[in-house]
Amino acid sequence: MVNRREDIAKRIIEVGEKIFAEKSFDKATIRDVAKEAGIGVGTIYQYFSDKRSLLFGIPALRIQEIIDGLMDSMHGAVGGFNKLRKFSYFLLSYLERNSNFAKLIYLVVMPYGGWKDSPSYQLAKSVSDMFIEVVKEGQAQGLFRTDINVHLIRSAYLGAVERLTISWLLGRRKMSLCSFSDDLTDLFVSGLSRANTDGSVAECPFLGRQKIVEKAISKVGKN
Amino acid sequence: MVNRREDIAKRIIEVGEKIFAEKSFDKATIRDVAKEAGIGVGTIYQYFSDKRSLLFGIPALRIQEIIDGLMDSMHGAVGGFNKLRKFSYFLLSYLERNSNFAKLIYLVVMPYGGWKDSPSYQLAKSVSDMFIEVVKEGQAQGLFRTDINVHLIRSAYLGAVERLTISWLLGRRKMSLCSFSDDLTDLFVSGLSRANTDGSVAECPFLGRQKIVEKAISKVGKN
Amino acid sequence: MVNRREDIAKRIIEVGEKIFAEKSFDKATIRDVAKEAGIGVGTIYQYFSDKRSLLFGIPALRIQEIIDGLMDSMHGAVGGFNKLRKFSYFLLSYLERNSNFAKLIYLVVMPYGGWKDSPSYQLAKSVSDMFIEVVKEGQAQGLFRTDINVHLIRSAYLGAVERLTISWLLGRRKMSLCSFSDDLTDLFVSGLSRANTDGSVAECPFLGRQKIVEKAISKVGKN
Amino acid sequence: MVNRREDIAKRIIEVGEKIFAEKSFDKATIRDVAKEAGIGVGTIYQYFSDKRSLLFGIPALRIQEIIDGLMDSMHGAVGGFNKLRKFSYFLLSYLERNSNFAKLIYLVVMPYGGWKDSPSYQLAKSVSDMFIEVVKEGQAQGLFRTDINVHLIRSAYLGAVERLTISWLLGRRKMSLCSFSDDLTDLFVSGLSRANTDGSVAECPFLGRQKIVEKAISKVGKN
DNA sequence: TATGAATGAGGGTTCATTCAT
DNA sequence: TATGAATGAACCCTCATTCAT
Repeated sequence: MVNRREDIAKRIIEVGEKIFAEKSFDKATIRDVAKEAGIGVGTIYQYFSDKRSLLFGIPALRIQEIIDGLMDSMHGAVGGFNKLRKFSYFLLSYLERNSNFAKLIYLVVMPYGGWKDSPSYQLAKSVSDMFIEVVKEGQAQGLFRTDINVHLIRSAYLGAVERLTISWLLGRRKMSLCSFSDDLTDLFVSGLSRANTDGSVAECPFLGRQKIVEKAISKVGKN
Repeated sequence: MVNRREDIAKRIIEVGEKIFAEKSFDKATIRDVAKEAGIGVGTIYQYFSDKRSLLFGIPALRIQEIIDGLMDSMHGAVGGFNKLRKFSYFLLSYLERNSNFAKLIYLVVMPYGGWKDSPSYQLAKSVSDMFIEVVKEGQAQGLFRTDINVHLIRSAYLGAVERLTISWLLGRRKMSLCSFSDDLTDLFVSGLSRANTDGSVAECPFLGRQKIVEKAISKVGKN
Repeated sequence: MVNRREDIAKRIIEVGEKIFAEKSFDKATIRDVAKEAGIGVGTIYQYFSDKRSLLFGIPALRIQEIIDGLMDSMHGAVGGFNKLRKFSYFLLSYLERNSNFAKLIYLVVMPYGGWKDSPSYQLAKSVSDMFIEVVKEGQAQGLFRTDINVHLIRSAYLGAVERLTISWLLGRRKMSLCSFSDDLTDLFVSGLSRANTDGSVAECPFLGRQKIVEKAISKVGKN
Repeated sequence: MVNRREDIAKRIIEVGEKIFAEKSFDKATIRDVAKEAGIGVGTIYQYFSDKRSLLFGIPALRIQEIIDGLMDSMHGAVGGFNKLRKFSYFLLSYLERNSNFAKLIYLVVMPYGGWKDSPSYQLAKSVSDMFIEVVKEGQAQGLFRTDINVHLIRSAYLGAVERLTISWLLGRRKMSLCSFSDDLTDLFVSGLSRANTDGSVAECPFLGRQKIVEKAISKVGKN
């Protein structure tokens, strides 16, 4: 059986992601989606009550994939540092691999009024909550400072990921998006201060990174 | 003569900011703007070639204000740290004081395709460039690390400001947006690591802040 | 077997009467009917070729009931007067008891173009013919005047019943519809009575009409 | 100036009457009206908020013409009889001369749900009230019987006019509609005449009715 | 025979834009 | 220069009807 109910729904979502990502919400039409999906316009309305519901219905599967991927990815990691690294890497690589989804979520869904009241927002909230768990774990370990509100940290980190991704999406994409992962993590973990980059922290998650090692060495030389 | 050409253009821009912020681009109509501005629809077309041009024409004055404000604000500040603090504070306080503009720029203009090709984008680029100057100044002073690409730092910082602002805009706004300024700056300057918050850096811009001082003290007690 | 072909057809008709009466033809959907009837939409098309045929197929059973009821009701009645009284009473009480049918026939079926070409129209014609028979019987008895065309009388009487019923349907229905039966009959019977056409009323507005004059003359001759 | 605001509104109404009369409400489209009127679809929406408002906006002018015409027509007439004759004649001749309006009002507007809440209904009510005034005048003169509720009389009379008109509209129109005027008036006048209610007709089917008996008695007392 | 998912033509309505005044 | 009535392209959505199961 080819056209099972599930298959059609999935196809509409796939195509919807593409069309909305390419044209944005208002410039895309239901006919565009139907035509690209090879189905009738009416069929879409059997699965989604209206255009808006289609838009908000699209991200759910993706975000669930992200949640699952983050869980998998962070599974073996020990400590806040390592988890944060894994978190960043998976997130950026997922957004890079699914750039239509990235465009959709950041440029279409999130700026669209009312997303907060849709089910897929709750899923996105889960991702956000996972980040907070990581931070809290780091704080419990005594590795992360506790004097800055975790919600601010979350907004800052997710905003950084978002803007980084959007810049990459709208740019020439010469570099891989996930290549920013380590620097981003590093930035958040260690901050801008030069003093913080001397490798003196035992638990530094970046000890293995050549760049850090080199700096440590050069620093030794300076003493 | 009261209704000089400039005055009308300014009024259209003011009202446009409000209407587009409230309704977003596609849900707002030219008629909405004209009615609120107390002028005829045709008049708007005497000043802007089409709806899109109106949208992209709105942010220029605001961004220029931001540029001027940032210059003023950072004028007396010495060093990357202090400049960054001033930068954050002015930016967040400006966005808070002009929340319609904040909504417009983050939720309407920036996600709208083609902004990169509009003049107001160039102005926004200036703000972005100013941030980079601050970072570079800090680096030149030897205060900021140089191993992370400044463009990544910029994206991360501006993304953090953006998401922080959007969360504040869409939330209950119980706290003042600019109250996040110090923590945000602190986060970027010092990072998450606990080790970085011991106040040992001489140039730390937050020495005056009670919170930091207390931590420094408590840390002493632990040794 | 419960769902014999007849039973399903009957159920569709019952439900169709209700749905069309409540929503009118265009606002009602085949799906509404199917859902209320507890069957599939396709099933309706096994019994009626299209929506229009369903509409026109609904009144037949009802009108047949009316025909039978009128026959029964007038069975023992002697003379045009009594038959007319029975006729009015049964008709109004039937419409009152079956108000969905009343709505359907007067507000949906009859105003709908093309009803004249449908089978149920022929049945309705029978009712109309029965009325004419009653009038003719009264005329043959010498009770009813013969100077007014029976078709006009029929239109007038049936139009009166119709408008009375519609007013009742759309009003608050504080009074029983069939409570108007006697007055309605009285109004028409008095109007029909041969005795009323002798021109004896001084103020009669039709003295100048040739027909009336002739009658007056002929009456004189009879005395 | 040719296309003054009034002229366009009038044209839309004229054309709307024609189109709706020919096709009924749901089969007619706004495009049909615009095309026939030689204007753009959007223009119609400058004058009427939606299709329904257009429908309900059409009858007003016509009904006002009827009101004015009835006033003029009955102006010189003396007594209930003569006024009723004038009333019938004008009404039927107007409907005949404006058969599109007749179709519209009887087959489209009146059966359409919600007309009661539209302004044009109030005008139609005025016509209905004018009829009641005529009957009451006849009653005050002692010419018309008072034992039948005037509202029933009104419904019966207007229903008769309606059905007569519809039959004529849907038939071959061999005869003039207003040629029925006198017979219709005669039918109702005879039915209304006080003289006909004295119970003198032996076969009167209402002898058993208390009301009639009482009247007979009271009449005896008057002699 | 009963079903209901799939279909797509079609219609009401909106709104950016124009242009005559 | 300011205006706003007129315009019509374009789109969301409905729903009668079909047909494979």
